[in-house]
Amino acid sequence: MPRAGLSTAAVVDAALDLIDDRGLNALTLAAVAERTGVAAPSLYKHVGSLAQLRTLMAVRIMEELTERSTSALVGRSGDDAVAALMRTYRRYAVDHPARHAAMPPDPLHDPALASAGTRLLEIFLAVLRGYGLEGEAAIHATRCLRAIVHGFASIEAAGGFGLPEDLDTTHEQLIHMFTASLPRTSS
Amino acid sequence: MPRAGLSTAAVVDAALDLIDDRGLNALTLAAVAERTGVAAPSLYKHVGSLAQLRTLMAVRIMEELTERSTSALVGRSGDDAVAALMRTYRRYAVDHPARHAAMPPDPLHDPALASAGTRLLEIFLAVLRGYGLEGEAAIHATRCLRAIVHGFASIEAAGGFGLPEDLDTTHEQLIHMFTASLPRTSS
DNA sequence: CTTTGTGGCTATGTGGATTAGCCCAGCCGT
DNA sequence: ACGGCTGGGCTAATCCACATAGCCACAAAG
Repeated sequence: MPRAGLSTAAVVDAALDLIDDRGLNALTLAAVAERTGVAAPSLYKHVGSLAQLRTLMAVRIMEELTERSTSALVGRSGDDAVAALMRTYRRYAVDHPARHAAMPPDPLHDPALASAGTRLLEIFLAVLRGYGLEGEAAIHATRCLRAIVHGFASIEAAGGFGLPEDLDTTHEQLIHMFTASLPRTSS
Repeated sequence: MPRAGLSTAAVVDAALDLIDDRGLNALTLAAVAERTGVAAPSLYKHVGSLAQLRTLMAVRIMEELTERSTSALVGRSGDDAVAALMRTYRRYAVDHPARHAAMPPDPLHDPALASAGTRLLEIFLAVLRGYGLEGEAAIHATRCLRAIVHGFASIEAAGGFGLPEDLDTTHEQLIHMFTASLPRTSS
C-alpha cells in the first residue's frame, strides 16, 4: 500500500474543494476521505476532528478574503476604497457561496480564528480610518459596514433574493447608502 | 401504556423550546422525543422527517415575527415605522437567537415556506410604501433593508460583535443611515 | 361490545464521527 | 546493505442519530 502523501493543508484543500462542489452540508469526513483517496479514519492523522477541520477551513477562507481585499484596496481611499471593499466581499461570496457560509459569524470567540478574524476586521477599520473616524465612532461605523456587507452577501449567496437580474443595482445603492452616511472629511 | 396526546403542533412547540434552551444544533429527534415524553420513532407519526420539522419550525418563527412586527407598526408610518420594524426584528433575534438562526435565508424557494415568507416580506414592502417607492425602487429599498436587518441581527445574535455594551447606539446609527437614504416625501 | 384507525412501541438498518490497535513504508544511522 | 523507529495508512468496532417496518393497544364510533 503506497502512502498517499497527505498533509493537513491537503486535507483542508480537499474539504474546500468539496464544499465548493457540493455545498457546505456535504462536508463529511467520509467525503473528504474519498476525495483524498484514503480511508476516513486516516484523516485523523492530520486533523483532530471534524470541528477542527471546520476551523482550519474558516482560517483559510478568511485569509483568502483578506488577501483579495488588500489587493483590491491598493491605491484607493475614501468612498472608492469602501466601494471596492464591498464589491470584493460580495464577489467572493457569490463566487464561493459555500466558503462564505463556512465563515463563522463570531471568529473572535475561537482562539484559533481570532488572528485571521482580526486581520480581516482591520481591513474594515483601515478603510474607515480615512474618514477621520476614531475610537468609538470607528467601531460603530465598522459594525454598520460589517452588518451590511455580511447581510447582503449571506442572502445573495443563499439565493435568497427573488430576481437575480438587477442585484448589481441594489448593491450599488447599498454602497451609496453607506458612504453617504460617513463624514465628509474635506471639500 | 397511556397515550401522550401528541400533535404536530406540540412537536413543533417542543422543538422550539428545545432550541431556545440548548441552541439550534442541539435540535435532534431524540432530544425532541425526550422532551415530549415519547420514543424517537413515535415522532414520525406527527412529522415526516427532521427536515420537515425544520420547515415547520421556520414557518412558526416567521409567523411569530410577522405578528410582532405588525403589532409594532400599528399607528406608525414613515421613519417611525421603519425604526419600529428594525427594532422589533432586532429584539426578536436577540431574545430568541436560535429561532432567528433557524430561519432560512431563502424562504421563497421552499413552497412550504413561501406563504409565511411572503407575508413577512410584505411588511417590509408596506413600510416602504409610505415613501412613494414603486416597482423596482421599492424592490431595491426592500432588499437593502432586509440585508441590513438580517446582517446586524445575525452577527449580534451569534455574539459576533466584540463589546456588547453600546450595540444600541450602533443599531440606532444603522436605522438613521437607512432612513436617511429614503426619499423625503413632502415638506 | 366490537370494530377500526391511530398513536405509541420495539427492533432493525444505514451512515457518519471517533477510537483502538495493527502494520508496513521509508528514512536514518551504521 | 541492514535493522530499527516513526509515522501514515489500514481494519475493526463503538456510539449516536435518522429513518423504516411492523406490532399492539387504546379509545371513539357504532
